[in-house]
Amino acid sequence: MSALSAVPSLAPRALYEEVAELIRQRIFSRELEPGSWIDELQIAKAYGISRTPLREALKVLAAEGLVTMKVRRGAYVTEVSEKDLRDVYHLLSLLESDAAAVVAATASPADLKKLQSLHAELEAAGKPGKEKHDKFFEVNEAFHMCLLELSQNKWRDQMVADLRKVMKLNRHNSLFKTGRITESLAEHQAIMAALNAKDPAATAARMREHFANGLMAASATPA
Amino acid sequence: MSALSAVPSLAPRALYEEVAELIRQRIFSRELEPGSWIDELQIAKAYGISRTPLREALKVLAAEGLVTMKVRRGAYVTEVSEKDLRDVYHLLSLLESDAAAVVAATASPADLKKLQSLHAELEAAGKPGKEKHDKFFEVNEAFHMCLLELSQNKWRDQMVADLRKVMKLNRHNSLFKTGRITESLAEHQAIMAALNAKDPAATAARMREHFANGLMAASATPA
DNA sequence: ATTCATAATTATTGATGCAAAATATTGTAC
DNA sequence: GTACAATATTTTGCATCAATAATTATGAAT
Repeated sequence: MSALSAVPSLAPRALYEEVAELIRQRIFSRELEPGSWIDELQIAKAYGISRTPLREALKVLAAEGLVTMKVRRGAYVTEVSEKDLRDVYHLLSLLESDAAAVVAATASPADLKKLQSLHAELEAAGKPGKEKHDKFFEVNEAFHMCLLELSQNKWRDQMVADLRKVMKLNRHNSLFKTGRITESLAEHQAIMAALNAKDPAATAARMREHFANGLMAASATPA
Repeated sequence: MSALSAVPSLAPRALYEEVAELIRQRIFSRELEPGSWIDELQIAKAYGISRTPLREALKVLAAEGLVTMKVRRGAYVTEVSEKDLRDVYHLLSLLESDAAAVVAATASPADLKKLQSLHAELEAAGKPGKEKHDKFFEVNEAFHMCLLELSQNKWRDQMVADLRKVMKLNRHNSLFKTGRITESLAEHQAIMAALNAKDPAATAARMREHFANGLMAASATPA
């Protein structure tokens, strides 16, 4: 008698997985604020489930870094400091630029064609005048994902996915520049060029620049 | 009435954490073989605990990549292919060389002194004649750990720790060279020199070489 | 009035029980 | 003898229940 939407999905996930996804969304949507305590009883009652699968879901989220378990104190939504964000962003840059280098070294013509077509989509979505920025971000995401997939390292995929989730924990993106569609497109173009030239070092460098440019000018750099 | 050694440790961990550590050790010691099914009932009975904390422990181990959960089929010890090992090793190289670069850029004189003293210990332990290789590996581990700590990025620490655990899943280290104490020492010396020169790029390069040299000559490189 | 101690309430943690699902086994039919 | 079907057993997964630990509130003593 679960209150969860009874989705007899084709890939049947366990209840704790479903619950984990629901909590994830509630965390990302700020319905559950960072630092706040997660009330197991309340959530279990709200979802119409028992606390057993909920607790297993919380363990999974803890492993992802989204929640923090305190002994005999329950689960808390992880608070990420500005340094945490910077650290995570640094790792994302490192992993994705390496992935890009791998792709530059190993991509088949078909792979490059796929990337090229995604890049073309991105340019179309980023054309000035068009204000469908959602589309731009969507295709941008797809491009980065495609690069990761092509680099054929599932362990990296997992790590990047987890780091991305942590990035979503932050509200005020004061750390990051916004509305730099044109610049971003130029950087992507440079990445594509390096990829087509099958130059791993250059590709990684262009990707690192792409990430670095997304960061605000170092404002409060600690001594 | 737990059969577990009643350790009223100063940092009291939850039971599921204790159990996770026990299972980890059993996996590393090959008592639980890769690919084999993990019998919840049997282990719970053997440890004198219920299945609840055990299942939570298995979720944690799954997040670490040590076990794989199959829906309605329970938990299996993860099987790592040679490609998996290569991929994980690649990521370790990437993360640790980056950490080394960060340390080269930011280390205080005291930090460098600490590394230097560890390096000295390593040379002492690696002196020919001495056959205390255990000591060498121990100090080597400490050196790498120290570098990670000094790079001040807990997210990377976590990732490296997890990747290291996955590496321990493989039995036949046919992928890796052994008994290269002398070469390893020389490489460490090069790393220390780059660190002392506060040259991040060179430090990263030396660390990457150090990792690359640990790998066997590419035997079955796929086309 | 403030502080310390004790009691009560609340929430986490671990155990047990039950139902559903998957696999294995056995029997029958062709 | 083989293949298919039905039954039985095993095992996961979820729910409920009990106990432990921690925090808060209350009361007494200085």
